[in-house]
Amino acid sequence: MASAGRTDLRLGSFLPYVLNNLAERVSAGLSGIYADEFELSIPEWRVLANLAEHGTLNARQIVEFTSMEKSKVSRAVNNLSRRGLLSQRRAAGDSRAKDLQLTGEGEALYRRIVPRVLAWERDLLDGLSPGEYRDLMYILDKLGKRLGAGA
Amino acid sequence: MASAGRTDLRLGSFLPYVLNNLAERVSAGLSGIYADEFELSIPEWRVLANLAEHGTLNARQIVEFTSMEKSKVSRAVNNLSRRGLLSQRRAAGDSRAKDLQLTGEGEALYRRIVPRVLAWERDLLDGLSPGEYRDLMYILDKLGKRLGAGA
DNA sequence: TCCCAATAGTTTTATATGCAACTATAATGT
DNA sequence: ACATTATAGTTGCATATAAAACTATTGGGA
Repeated sequence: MASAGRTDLRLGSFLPYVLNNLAERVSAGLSGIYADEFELSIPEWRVLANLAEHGTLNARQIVEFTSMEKSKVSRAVNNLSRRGLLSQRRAAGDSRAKDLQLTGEGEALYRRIVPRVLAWERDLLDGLSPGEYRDLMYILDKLGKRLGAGA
Repeated sequence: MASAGRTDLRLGSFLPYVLNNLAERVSAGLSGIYADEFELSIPEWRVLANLAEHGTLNARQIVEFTSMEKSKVSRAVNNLSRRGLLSQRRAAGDSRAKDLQLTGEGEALYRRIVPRVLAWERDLLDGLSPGEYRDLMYILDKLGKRLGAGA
């Protein structure tokens, strides 16, 4: 295994540290788009994007997809709802749950944002070869699965 | 380039999304160690670890190393200081700055934490081959450098 | 049927955070 | 030397957040 036998901590090669630094900087860069230009917070953007991708979802499902706190999701949903970007209605089979769905306006907003964030990602990924990109996604996925399992 | 020509957004293969999800889950897992067992917040742990690794630093340098807000660093430093884990004194050449340094107690705490977080990392990395680990770190580093450069 | 535990989602509360304003000191230009 | 600008670090404030308590509904047993 990769770091077997290491007994001292070097932050520069400590995966959690490297990962977090990078993720925070990526988030900061991206949120320049949807915060400044479209007035969406990060949680709001995530809810929007998940609804756009998966169609109708309830809050619990969004929690699963995003690993965000359920209170965070609840507030993001209400903000989007107040702005008319999504609609809520009691779920058919379970009246505790609410089916959430983007409105036409919500979808329109989403479609305006997508090309912007894809362009931003493209810029970032321009430095990687196709093989590196593939490896990266594969390995991140592997780590994600391992985290799901362990603990 | 890797994602050239993509025109729709799939969150599962959108790097910022994947990266953030993973980083958050890694952070949550790790902070179970230094929060619950050692009563350190994430910012406090980062300051502690950077001082342990680099020796004497001032707050500005910690900001550079961690990309945290300077107010966040300032508060973390004061918390650690109040607990006697680090000492501060006006910097020799510049009396605006303070030289920060771990106390014996701070170093002792650090040495108790390190094996725990390394074991946690080892657990996570057990799923990767040495080659995959190397590739991952190399690619993350490459992305980090690219972020530094391009806006 | 009647409890009792589980679940969906909201709200409360205490704390953490980011940003801007601020103090103090240092550096620069004229 | 003096005014201007930049920098180190702290603090005030408004907002965001996590965690726990709470409401409402559902799903099982006995």
